[in-house]
Amino acid sequence: MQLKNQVEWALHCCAILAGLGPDRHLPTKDLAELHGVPKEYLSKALQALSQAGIVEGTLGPSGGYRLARPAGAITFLNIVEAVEGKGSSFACTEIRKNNPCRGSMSGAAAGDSRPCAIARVMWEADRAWRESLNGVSLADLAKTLEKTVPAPLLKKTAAWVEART
Amino acid sequence: MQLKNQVEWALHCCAILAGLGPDRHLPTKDLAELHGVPKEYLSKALQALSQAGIVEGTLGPSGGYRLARPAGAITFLNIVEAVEGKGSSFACTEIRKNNPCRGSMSGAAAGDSRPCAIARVMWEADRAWRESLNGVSLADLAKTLEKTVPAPLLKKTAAWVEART
DNA sequence: TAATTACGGATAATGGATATCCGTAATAAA
DNA sequence: TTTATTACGGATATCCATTATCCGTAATTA
Repeated sequence: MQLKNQVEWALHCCAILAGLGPDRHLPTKDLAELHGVPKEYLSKALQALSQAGIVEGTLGPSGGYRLARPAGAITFLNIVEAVEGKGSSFACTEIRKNNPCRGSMSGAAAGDSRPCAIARVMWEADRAWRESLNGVSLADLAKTLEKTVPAPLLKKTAAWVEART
Repeated sequence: MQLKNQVEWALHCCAILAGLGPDRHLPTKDLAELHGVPKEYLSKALQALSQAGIVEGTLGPSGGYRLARPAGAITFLNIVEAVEGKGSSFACTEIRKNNPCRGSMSGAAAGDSRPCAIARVMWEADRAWRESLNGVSLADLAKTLEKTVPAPLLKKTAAWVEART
């Protein structure tokens, strides 16, 4: 079970966009170069973010992407779900219904009024995962980066980005 | 991102094995028939459980599988990790190192002494997921099943299984 | 001796993830 | 007005993990 690499790309791109000045846009080409990933494919991830209302795309020269909401109002979960989808990681295929002993039983005796107990445990873990991701916003991430990334690199990167907006 | 269907199968098989009498074995063939899944492929999942020390296989006629530990000492996490692996769902490929601004920097200024901040958030969510799964044992599951599955079906299935051990 | 079983290796078949290419419309700069 | 730049979406190809099947071997029981 592995998240798509686009999830990683989308998160890093959002981290960059969170550092942008107001009404500045950064195009796909530069986001791709900054992260060393294929531009055309990264574009798909950014389009997913756009459709989810997390970023806004602007056409034309001096166009590009910016966040559609304040960084404090965008969580990791928002980004992950935009790219990866909102479906649970556990798909219950109801194999309990294949139990041959159920053949003769009907209605309540078949006992599938409640969801499968195993699925419920798996879904609860999924919920815990999402809750954890929803507890961290892009603003939180920015704060952490300022503390852990050396100031020179932080500054140089900001300048690199700024020059392309 | 989707867990393998073998995870679902393994969990249901373990639930059945947890209901077995002491020193009884249930072969792959019957576990496959009970759940309506291909026997040869289910066998792979059971082998993974066996390698992880969760179940024990016994050869020969009247052979088959049984739990290797008490049901209270086997958690959902144990089973999921046995089939799915222990790796994180988020793979950090360190794309931050592709930042062209790092080119001129060395050592501490490059700033990768600490793991990537984004990866840390993702891994923390992964930890929460595993913690949730580790909080539920097969004994817990058995208790839930006794409460939620209709007694007739529960009894009939137990008899069906018993007859094949 | 014969039947049954776990186990592991080898080998397809399938489908989603990954990646590329191109056309269209919008927009800004020249 | 013209040209260049950009997001966006459709179409297509490639790759690889998952899914699935088959078979040989060794152990064990009847």
